[in-house]
Amino acid sequence: MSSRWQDEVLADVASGVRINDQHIVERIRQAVLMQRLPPNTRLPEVALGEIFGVSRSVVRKALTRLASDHVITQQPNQVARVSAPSVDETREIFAARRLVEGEVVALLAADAAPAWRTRLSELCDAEAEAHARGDEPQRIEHSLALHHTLAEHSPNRILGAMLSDLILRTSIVIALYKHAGLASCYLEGDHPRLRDALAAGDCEAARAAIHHHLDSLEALLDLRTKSSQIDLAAIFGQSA
Amino acid sequence: MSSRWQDEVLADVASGVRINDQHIVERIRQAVLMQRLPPNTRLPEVALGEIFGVSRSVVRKALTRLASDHVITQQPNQVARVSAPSVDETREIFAARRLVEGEVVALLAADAAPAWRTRLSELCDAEAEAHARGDEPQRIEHSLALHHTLAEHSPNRILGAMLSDLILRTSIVIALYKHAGLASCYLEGDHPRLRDALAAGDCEAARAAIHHHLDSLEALLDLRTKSSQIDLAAIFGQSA
DNA sequence: AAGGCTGACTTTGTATACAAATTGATGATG
DNA sequence: CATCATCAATTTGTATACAAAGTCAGCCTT
Repeated sequence: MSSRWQDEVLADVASGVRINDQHIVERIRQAVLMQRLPPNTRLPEVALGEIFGVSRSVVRKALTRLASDHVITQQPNQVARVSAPSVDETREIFAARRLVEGEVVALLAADAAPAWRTRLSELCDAEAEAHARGDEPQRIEHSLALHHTLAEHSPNRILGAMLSDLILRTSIVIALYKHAGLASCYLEGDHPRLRDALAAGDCEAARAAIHHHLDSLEALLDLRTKSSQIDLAAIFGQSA
Repeated sequence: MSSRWQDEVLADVASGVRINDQHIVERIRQAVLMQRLPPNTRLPEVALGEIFGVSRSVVRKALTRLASDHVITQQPNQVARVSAPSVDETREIFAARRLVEGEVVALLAADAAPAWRTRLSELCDAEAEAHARGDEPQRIEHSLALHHTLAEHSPNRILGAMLSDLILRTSIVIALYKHAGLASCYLEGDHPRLRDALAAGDCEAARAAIHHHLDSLEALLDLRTKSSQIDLAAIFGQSA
């Protein structure tokens, strides 16, 4: 039978005004992805409630979900903040993403349905074009959309969801550790190579392309521990 | 009907243990792991609140986190239920776990620190002994503890956390799809073989052992779609 | 007898009140 | 001047009230 809430949801999408916790989660995730909310940004419940026009109940639910996904960190009686992973955790995030995204593209290469192929190609070209134009924010957006497309069309949806989370966490650590002088994180040819491997249906070439891409990206970061970044809690926390 | 996990919860309340949302999450996770809360079990907020001696606010926070981890499923204005993944999702969970647990044991095999080795061996023997005794619940507990040990000691903590979640989801689908006549899911020799590969530091042998173990486990399930299990939403949902 | 309507009951969604903890500034004290 | 106690302002933790939606049994209609 047709359940009523589904109809309501569709109607709300059409009118576009309904705000719920899922909406807030999505907005914050997007803001973090686009690096408009840098690591350690404070996210007080009342302020968010006023911004989105809801009470703290709804905001708290959204924050709980974001904390579950490691987008923000919460400590008892303290303001929620955008996560700021340590150097060690950063390396582990990249390693996990290599594993998961590698498997996803390998599965995609073996996928017969070509629905995502044209979109992938478009985004590849759009990213190169934005880079040529020197429009870095636009390039980042296309690049993120490309990886998001991989996650969305993953034949294994569990791995797809994991990849979505890892892409977001990667975005956070890039904002944290990107070399100061670096103008762009564009890696010439990486995405086209991936596209070609997928088009050719070559699983291992696709996996290798992603591995190389993520290795290069990680290499662009400054992961030497700076004094301001040293995690005192990790050093002294256990004995406290 | 008063089931056992509820009684244990009441014991906690009596002993004055401080109850917060994390505690409730842990208790429900354990109950699901031990298959004392079967798939589709209703989890009403007020009932849980009375059992744990807290208000709905705390219960709701716990349920939100459990839903984030795919332990329960929530639909608007409806009672939360223990998840009951479809057959397709079950296959994807196993595939994801093969990938993640395979990598974790490969990393562990290369790990020099032997802190976990004795514990692993103990659990291996304890499981075999419980099986020989015909004590299936005890065997399951040791088996789960073994896999949990792998996750806990994963050199890559992101992959370790992912593995913990996947172990729980695997437990759910086993409860759902286990062959009716099957007395035990014990797979003779699988865990000892893994232990030996880890002791020898052979990454690929360890990965192969886990792959074989999970393949065998999946093969024990009855994944032919039954009429009661057909997901109508997946069939008709998109056009609505 | 099958199907649909109704209305009481159950359950969740949201806002809000109050308690408890953290934070930061201010002033006292050695 | 440095250090520490203290207090007000901010912020989160929890409970609760009320509104809105879902559920289901029982009756009515055809």
